[in-house]
Amino acid sequence: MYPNSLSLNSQYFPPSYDFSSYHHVPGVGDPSTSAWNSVYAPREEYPYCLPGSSPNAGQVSFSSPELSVTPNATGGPYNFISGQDPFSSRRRPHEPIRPSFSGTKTRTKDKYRVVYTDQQRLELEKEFQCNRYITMRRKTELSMALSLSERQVKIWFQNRRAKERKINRKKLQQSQQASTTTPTPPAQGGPADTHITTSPSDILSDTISEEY
DNA sequence: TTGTGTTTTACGACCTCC
DNA sequence: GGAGGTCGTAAAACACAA
Repeated sequence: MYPNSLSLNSQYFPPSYDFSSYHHVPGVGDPSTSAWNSVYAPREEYPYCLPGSSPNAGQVSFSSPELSVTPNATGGPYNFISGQDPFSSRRRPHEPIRPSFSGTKTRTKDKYRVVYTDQQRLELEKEFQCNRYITMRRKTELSMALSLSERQVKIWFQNRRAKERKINRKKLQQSQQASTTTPTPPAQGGPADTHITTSPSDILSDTISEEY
């Protein structure tokens, strides 16, 4: 059950969703012993993002000034809730979502969807730059730090990967069009998604910088 | 202000893996 | 069977030109 209102003004109010109808959220097992890990473990885990460690802002150098988050003064990797909104230059801070929804417009919940706070999205994005596939442990940590459910974190990563694939497809189409219209193929780069970029700077140049 | 296109959450269907 | 994966899509939220 979605809350009728979210207090997002001064402090993010954890959406106390009722996910009872959702998939069962498994207990946090040991990823190292899970068979799951052999299949769906992060395939692109950056070596400088220590497994299980929280990548702080200093580890990921965001090229976009809007995502250049100064490491939080408290040192805690996710003590950011009360921090300055780095997205505020692009979007106005999300006001409390209007509870003016009609119960008939939703699929299964009172509210069709919520808008994540900029801080939530920022931290999710940071984690995504570290790992395209989030581990169970990191998912648990993030969900607690961001006051999201593990399911929400999982879905966010799924959507984020889909977004990246979409961007890469678009780039590939553009590069192919350029190669057909111009006699000489572009000397630099080539198709953008012939491989999945693994460098945060590459990814940032691919995604972040063009979005934020 | 409004119409329209894009982005963002969230889900269902279906798949693979154990 | 249950976990999470992709893919496609719905609808809210948002951006922006006219």
